[in-house]
Amino acid sequence: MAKDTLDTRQLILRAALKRFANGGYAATSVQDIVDDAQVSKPALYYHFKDKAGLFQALVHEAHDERYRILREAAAQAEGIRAQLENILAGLFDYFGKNRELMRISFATMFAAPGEVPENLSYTDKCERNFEFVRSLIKRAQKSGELDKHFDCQELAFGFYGLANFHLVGHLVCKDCQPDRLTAQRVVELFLAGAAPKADAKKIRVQSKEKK
Amino acid sequence: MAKDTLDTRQLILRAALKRFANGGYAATSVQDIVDDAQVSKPALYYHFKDKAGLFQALVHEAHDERYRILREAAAQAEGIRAQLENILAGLFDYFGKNRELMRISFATMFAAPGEVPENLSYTDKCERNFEFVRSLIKRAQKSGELDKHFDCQELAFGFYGLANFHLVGHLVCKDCQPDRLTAQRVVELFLAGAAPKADAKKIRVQSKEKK
DNA sequence: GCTGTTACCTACCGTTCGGTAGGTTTATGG
DNA sequence: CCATAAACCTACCGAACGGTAGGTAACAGC
Repeated sequence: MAKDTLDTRQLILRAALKRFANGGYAATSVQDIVDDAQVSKPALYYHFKDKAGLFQALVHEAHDERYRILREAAAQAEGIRAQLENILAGLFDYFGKNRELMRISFATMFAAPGEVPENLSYTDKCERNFEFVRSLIKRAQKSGELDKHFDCQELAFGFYGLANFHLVGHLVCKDCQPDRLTAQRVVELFLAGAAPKADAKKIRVQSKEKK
Repeated sequence: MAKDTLDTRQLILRAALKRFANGGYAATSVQDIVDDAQVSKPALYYHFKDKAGLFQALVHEAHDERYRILREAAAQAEGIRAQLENILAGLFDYFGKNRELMRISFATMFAAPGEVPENLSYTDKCERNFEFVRSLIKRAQKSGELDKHFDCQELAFGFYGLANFHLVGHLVCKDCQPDRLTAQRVVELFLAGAAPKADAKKIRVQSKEKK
């Protein structure tokens, strides 16, 4: 009994995931989902309150999974560089394997208010995830691993922006799958900056324009 | 006659903009739009092929406007730092004033395939805009203003990611409006990197962990 | 003054939507 | 052997959807 229940529920979730990810919330009909899952519509409404509730279940799962990856990746490394690399590599890897779930996560973050069901609470989970990265960066600033001249909010924004853009970018074009090497280079850019390095050759074009 | 035509068409476009931006494509009905615009449904279908055509008109406008800003901001400044700052400041400013149009632009870029009407071509315009930034960066690399150790694609990704994340972030929370100062600091982070500067104080925590 | 075109209008079409009422099967506990 | 409840099923609802058929008012050209 419990096994069958789980199966049906899981079947619905998997079908809904695929549909929502590929078609968005509004454009996906409940009929589509139950057809894919090969269950009846009342079966869906038995397991979930309504269409919005089904969607919410997926969104929560996506954000929680992402949080888990952040924490795990950070815990398995020492030093901010290795941590950021690990986080990026972990996200890249998970994105490759769970493209659809991640697409839902992003879609809800960036979507218009009405695109997604009302009363869908996800901002708290977004903030929690962002806050975790911010705390990492703040700690690294205290230990001297990161520049204290920047606000830790700015740095967190910077890294999160870099990370998310890469994730979205490679969500769109599915051929180019980013790997650990990509993660390393992204972190390198984040840490070292785009300007030419002073230790390589002293160039002072920049400072003239600044002031 | 021509005046009335323009008025009606413009009324529809403005109403559609507001609706699509706040509710997304699928969740917005043609009826909503014509109600807002205070025109009849056939009036809409007289001026536009269908719902998708109306949407496409808005998307194209958004991307083209963004392209215009990119070019103008780059032309009015010398040196990559000033150019990037100008671009960011220009985008920030335009986002504040044309929140809805920009929201549509972003929504289509990140949306699921089915969320947006089929046969909607926007990738070429996205690429054109990105390509412009890339060309700027490539030129700056040649002139020695940017580090040649990074691929220009990587740098363009980095800057575009930083920029877009800030834009999206401030699209979500409308209280915090980024200004030119924000633009300067973002560019500073992009150029200088997050790692502590050698000229300030020699710290060698990083290099120990790197290898 | 008739015709053609533009720029709409009212009224309605067929379809699909999210959701449900009410009956049926299956497992379990007494 | 029967009662209860879980886990569905078929069949259908009213509402809303995108889109259109067919009529009309206003003006231009001949």
